[in-house]
Amino acid sequence: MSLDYAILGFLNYRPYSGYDLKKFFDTSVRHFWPADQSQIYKTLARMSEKGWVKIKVIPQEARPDRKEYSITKTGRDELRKWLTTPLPPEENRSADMIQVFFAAQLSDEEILGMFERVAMLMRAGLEQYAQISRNIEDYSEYTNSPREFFFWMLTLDVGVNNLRSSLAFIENLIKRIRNGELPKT
Amino acid sequence: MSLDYAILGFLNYRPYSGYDLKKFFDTSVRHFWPADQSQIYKTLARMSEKGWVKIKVIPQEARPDRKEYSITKTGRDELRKWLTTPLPPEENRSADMIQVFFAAQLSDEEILGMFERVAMLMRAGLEQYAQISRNIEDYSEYTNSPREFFFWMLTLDVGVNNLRSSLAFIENLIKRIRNGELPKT
DNA sequence: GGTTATTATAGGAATAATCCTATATAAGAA
DNA sequence: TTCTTATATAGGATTATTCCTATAATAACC
Repeated sequence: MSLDYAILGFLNYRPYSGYDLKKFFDTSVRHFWPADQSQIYKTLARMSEKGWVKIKVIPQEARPDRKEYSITKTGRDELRKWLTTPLPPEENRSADMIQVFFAAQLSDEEILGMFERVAMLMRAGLEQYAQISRNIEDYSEYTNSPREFFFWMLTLDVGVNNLRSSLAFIENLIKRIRNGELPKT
Repeated sequence: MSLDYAILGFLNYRPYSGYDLKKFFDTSVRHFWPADQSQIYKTLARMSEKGWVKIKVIPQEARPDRKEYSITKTGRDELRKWLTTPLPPEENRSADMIQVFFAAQLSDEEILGMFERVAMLMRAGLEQYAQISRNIEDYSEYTNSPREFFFWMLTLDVGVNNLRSSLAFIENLIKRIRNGELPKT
């Protein structure tokens, strides 16, 4: 399970609680690996059974007790092994593409509306990436080295690149349809 | 569930058996919605309970009996409704990106090897798309109209466009790393 | 003559991910 | 004063997908 290794990756920086990890996920890897809070806690429990992490309970008065997870030697080895293992090719799943595939039965207006809506969402997505870039200093505090920062930024660049190329494609498509390139029958 | 609607989409062309549908999935929508054989049979059974499809058993001597599924009025309405309903934004999941995010701890050689391997897979993917384009006449037989064919081709174009832009990105990245743009520490 | 492919079905188990709920306290906002 | 947010945990149910297995007959390949 990839989630295991994403968590190990963070714990390899320093020990964190499940709560910390959830926040990290939401601010850094969310755009390519969203994770549910309850999933993170379950995975931590499972990893502790496997001996990849160990738990230190830190009692707190005002707040519920905090369980801090730190990576073990075994965990570090597993992480390193996974990082250097080629992954099987990824399968895409896009319900949007199913709608496109069977769109012939819709009217030209419905089709254009659909594509314009998708283009709008993509523009909003790009705006979100731009927002992150503007506050990049806030994020750079979380990384330990320029090398780490390089890869963090790289995953953002991949996201921006993909979105941009998809948006260009769809904008061109809308033009082509307006130009009458979509067969009526 | 999107699979329901993909199946309805095919049944809206004409009645098919589960076996037929599996072959259709593998030759047409596989690149954006792979489906397991056993999943297709289960989904057909569920849709039949909901009244979206009806079953006609066609006895065969040499082969096991064939169950042909055809779309009902209800099914057609459901399909039409789904096709015109905006989908919630899709979440990407890419284990590859997790590897990239935590790649700082690998050596430059390991990192370059990883990216070159991915680039190679992408080139192979583009070659597969090219193969399909070369045999496009075989596929065009399956569609009922130029309008349907347009959307079929469109989903292929989307795939090619995405792959091309990702490949260009990664090739540029490899160049940048060779140029010494990856911080050593 | 034996193995593999094709046609045709479908159940069962395992894995993955999401969604909903519950507990508990304190600070701060409305 | 009540509602929301933040801190912190985790179980249970549901949904989605994949993997493995089983059955059954014929045709084609080696």
